[in-house]
Amino acid sequence: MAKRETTKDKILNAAEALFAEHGFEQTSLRQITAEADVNLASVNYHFGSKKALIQAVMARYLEVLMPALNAEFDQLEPRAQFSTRDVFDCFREPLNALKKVRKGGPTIFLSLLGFAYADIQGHLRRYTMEHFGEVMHRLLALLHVANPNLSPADMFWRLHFVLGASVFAQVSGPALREIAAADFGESIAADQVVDRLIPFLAGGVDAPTA
Amino acid sequence: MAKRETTKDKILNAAEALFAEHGFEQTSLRQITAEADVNLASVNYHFGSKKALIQAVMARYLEVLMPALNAEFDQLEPRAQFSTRDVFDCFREPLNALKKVRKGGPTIFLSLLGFAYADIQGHLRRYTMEHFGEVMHRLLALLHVANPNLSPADMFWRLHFVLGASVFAQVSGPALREIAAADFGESIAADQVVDRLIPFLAGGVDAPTA
DNA sequence: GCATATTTTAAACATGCGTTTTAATTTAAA
DNA sequence: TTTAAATTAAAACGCATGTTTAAAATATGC
Repeated sequence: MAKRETTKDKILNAAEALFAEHGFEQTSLRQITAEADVNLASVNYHFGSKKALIQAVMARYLEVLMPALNAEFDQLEPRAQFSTRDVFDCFREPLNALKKVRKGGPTIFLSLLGFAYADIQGHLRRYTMEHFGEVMHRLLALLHVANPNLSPADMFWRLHFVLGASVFAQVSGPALREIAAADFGESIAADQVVDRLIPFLAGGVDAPTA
Repeated sequence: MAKRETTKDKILNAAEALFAEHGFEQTSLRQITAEADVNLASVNYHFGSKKALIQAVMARYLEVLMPALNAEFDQLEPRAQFSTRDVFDCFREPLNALKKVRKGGPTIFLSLLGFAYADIQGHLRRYTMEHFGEVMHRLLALLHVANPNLSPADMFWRLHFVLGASVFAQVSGPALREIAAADFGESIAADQVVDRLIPFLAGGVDAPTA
């Protein structure tokens, strides 16, 4: 028999949901503790600070994603030839694995990542970069192999355009899906956004310069 | 002889600079009035509220950009054939015209737009969309002509990926330029970022689906 | 030049935030 | 059961924000 949900977990779960919907700064500890039905002070008791809570929320996903992503890269790296598309497809499985963390995990995580990345000069940017720095470098190297014609500087910028498109697509995803549903009469699942995103990104990276 | 800079303008200019650098929410009225060297209460006296001030800052640019952009579209629309690249190139001149508002106007405006877009559920999103709604629809229609093979839903999403990449490139532009300068020993002007962006966007939009 | 309207100023207000404190309570170990 | 540790609870703290007030200063129109 599983122990009843602990206070710490109640906080993490409530925080995660609110963060993914409204962002980190826009979510107050009072909202979180009300949603989690725990005392306000328990956040600082269990996590020490709001910053630490945010990082704890991210950590649950990063611990699953990072090994999986590196494994995919390990598999691709030794190959003599691969395409830009092959590189981006490396993200599919690791992202999908986040379903193990939670139903809707992939979407939730990408939203969190988006808010972290959008938080331009906060501690989150640094925290995220620390955890993604290695991935970014491997990604740059792999993309360079797939596109030897592009200069490192060009590839640098394109990689960041890629990040921008991905991140904002997720952050504004819910709002956009509403509009899409209204305009086109079809509701679009979050997974399908990634499916639509990857060809776009590959096309952008593979585009001729100038 | 021009009258000495009025309080209202001092506020607008200081606010614009701070907003473009740190975002709307992250900039306080006290920072703005200190920078402008005016009294704190004068913001509410002249503009009524912070929200109204933000909109006034945006308005100075939108009033220049919108007519120019619609003029470009008017020119392209009757043509029998045009490419995705042609559509995106419509933005070059209108953006460039923002230099009339201020030195560095194009970059400043795109930063402001980026923060407005990133502010997901604030009033800014609605305000921006109200002013860009028509442009968005024209843009969608034009892109559909340039890419008749893409379904409206696909094009809708790709347009938003385009927005995400653009917005992000501007918001995190300064930080990225620093990194790029350090890594590649080349300093990149803001205008050149747009030059790098447009081929990427066109490549993404033109990419095959699936 | 005076009366009136406009603008500037300093101070305070109300609110919400993350955090801290201190005491009560529950849990676990001896 | 008793004692010690861990957790929960309520309240307050200190701070920053946007906004409002009311008096002082300035500019405007007759």
